[in-house]
Amino acid sequence: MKRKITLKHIARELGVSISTVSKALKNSEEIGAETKVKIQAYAKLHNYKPNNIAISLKNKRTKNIGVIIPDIVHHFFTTVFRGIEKYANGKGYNVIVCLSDESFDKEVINMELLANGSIDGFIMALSSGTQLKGDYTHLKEVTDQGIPLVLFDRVTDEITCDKVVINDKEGAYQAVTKFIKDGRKKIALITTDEYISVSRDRTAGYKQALLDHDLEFDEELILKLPTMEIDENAIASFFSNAEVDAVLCVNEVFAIASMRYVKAKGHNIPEDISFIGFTDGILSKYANPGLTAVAQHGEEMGEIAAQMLIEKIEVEVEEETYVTKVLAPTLIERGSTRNNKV
Amino acid sequence: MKRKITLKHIARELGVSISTVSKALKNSEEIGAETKVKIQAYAKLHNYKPNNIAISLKNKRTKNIGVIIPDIVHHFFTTVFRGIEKYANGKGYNVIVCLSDESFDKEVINMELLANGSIDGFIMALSSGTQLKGDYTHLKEVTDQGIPLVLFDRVTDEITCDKVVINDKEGAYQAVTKFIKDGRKKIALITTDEYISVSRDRTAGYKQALLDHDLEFDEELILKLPTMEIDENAIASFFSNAEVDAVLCVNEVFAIASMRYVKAKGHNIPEDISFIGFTDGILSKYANPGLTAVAQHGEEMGEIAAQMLIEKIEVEVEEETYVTKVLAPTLIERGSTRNNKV
DNA sequence: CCATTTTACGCAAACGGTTTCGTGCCAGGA
DNA sequence: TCCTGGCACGAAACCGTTTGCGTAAAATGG
Repeated sequence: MKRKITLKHIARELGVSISTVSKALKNSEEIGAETKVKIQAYAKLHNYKPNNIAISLKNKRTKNIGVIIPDIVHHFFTTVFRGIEKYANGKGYNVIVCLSDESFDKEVINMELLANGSIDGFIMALSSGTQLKGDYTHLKEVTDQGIPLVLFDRVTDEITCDKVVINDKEGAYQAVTKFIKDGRKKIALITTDEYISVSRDRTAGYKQALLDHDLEFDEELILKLPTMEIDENAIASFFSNAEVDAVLCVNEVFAIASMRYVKAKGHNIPEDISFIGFTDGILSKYANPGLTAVAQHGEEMGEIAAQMLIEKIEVEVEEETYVTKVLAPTLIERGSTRNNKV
Repeated sequence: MKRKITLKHIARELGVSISTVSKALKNSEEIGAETKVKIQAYAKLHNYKPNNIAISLKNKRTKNIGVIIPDIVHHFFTTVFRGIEKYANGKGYNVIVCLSDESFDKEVINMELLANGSIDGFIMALSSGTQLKGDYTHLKEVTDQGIPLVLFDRVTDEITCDKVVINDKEGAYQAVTKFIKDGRKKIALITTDEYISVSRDRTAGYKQALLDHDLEFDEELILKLPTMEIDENAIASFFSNAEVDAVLCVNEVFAIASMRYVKAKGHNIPEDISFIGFTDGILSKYANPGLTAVAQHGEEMGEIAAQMLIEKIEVEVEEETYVTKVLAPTLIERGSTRNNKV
């Protein structure tokens, strides 16, 4: 087992000083040609690579970025992560991922752990626990220490930092407008609790679109499902109580489950009821019929977040300025809204 | 902006030496009660936390583990990752993820980068590029340096290290046996190229099950799709040429795409054709009908991998011994195989 | 042949900790 | 009064690098 070789080994072996070795390997002009060749040859032969940790300590730069997300088994976060990793890797950064598991406590613990020198900056989406609690002191502490932070998707106004989100309101607005253009009148919304910022925004877009097209907002047409676990009964009772001809869902799973239910009840999609879901994920793509979806451009969002973060990490600037980048959502049309009534 | 405080700051501020501060914060008996209280109070007040990097350098332990996987936008890898993260986090480790993107070169580069002190050990699944090339020198170098390595799912016999896999052959065998018990005779296999170790094993299980139940193996009943991008034409021509009453697919996507095709052709699932897919992912669960799946227990696999790795990292032992843990797959029965012919 | 410049390298500090080994000082015993 | 022992703390080495500066020896110039 050949343990990692250090400058000290090379120096001892070649009878020179450590600094000479260091400089020789950096091809410094200070060192004589012969010595350089000798040292470089020896280093190559023994596959010398500088120790990242030592360099990090010296430079006060780890070349690591911390990503804290609620869950990884989730298509959207996964695509964002891919965007982050791709950009970061291109810039020579590695990515440390922590999963908050939607828990405030885990988010805090992980963040504090990483903040003690392990990373140069954070990219994160808030856990639902944190959003519910409304306590952002852990974020505040991090930014106060001068550690760059970029929030994406699940953000908060209480922290001043760079942010990147999609325009959720606009996405819902587009979807509902599409329904209305297709001649739908009874447009339902299946959503989660309002403390999730994105759900709030989507609901707002839904209402706005109705308002702008002179349709009445009806509380009966909104179904709130508190968890991601599908409650078949809630769906069943909703569809039996409310007469609907179009449904907007704040995520794929709600949409797929609802589609399955209404198909089983003998309704045709999209003829009788048409569907649009948020998040253009794998379910939307492979559903039958394909689910028209509001694409959130996760990968792009990740790349932008990483770019903003690395910019902040690498450039020293007097006056800090923070921007919130709002991405436009895109409606991906599939079978669940084709062949409409009109 | 209050920058991170160090031992040196505290020492200077309180007029004691750095070593006194260090010891006081560790509650060492060496330090007088008064001094300890004073130092601890000051540290708490200023929220002192030791610098991880400095500690890593001193201990030659980073408390980081490196995970290299081909892709993250992939349900199985994602569940494995969750298992890894969960266990590792519980043990105080952080996880650095690199995506090889199925490329040999990226795998090598990332591995070498992390091996220079950034991590205490690796967990990885080989990229298809690496498996295709059959070059494992980068893994060899890492293990030669004494860095623990655990391979999961996509492994190779050429490297001696801990491994955790599911019994892919057994999974396919179970699935095919299930078909046969249900009275199916014309059992097809939709797979990828053979250089992916798991596909090879699954094909072997498929053949073995046929053999053991006196069914003839027919090359015509095997469809090889080289990429994950669905080739509709290949599927169409396959189903028009071969008469089948059951289909085993090496992944969900192949299964869903095929089901969609045969449904469109007017066949009933599972009455006319029944389906089983590998990977019990989100698509299987929400498919219509639900897809019977060979569950690979990704999260458990990840936990086991992390456990094996951390064990190797933390315990010094003379005689290294390596084990390959083989997990038993489980058949999750859903609508795509219910109501069978028998 | 001596003074000065250049060459080629080494010393040492620094990054932020931990830890071993002193050591000054005070108290107590002879 | 002197020696001894323990208490409470500090000095210094170390982890592996980088880098500014100092300095012998060699080369140059006069």
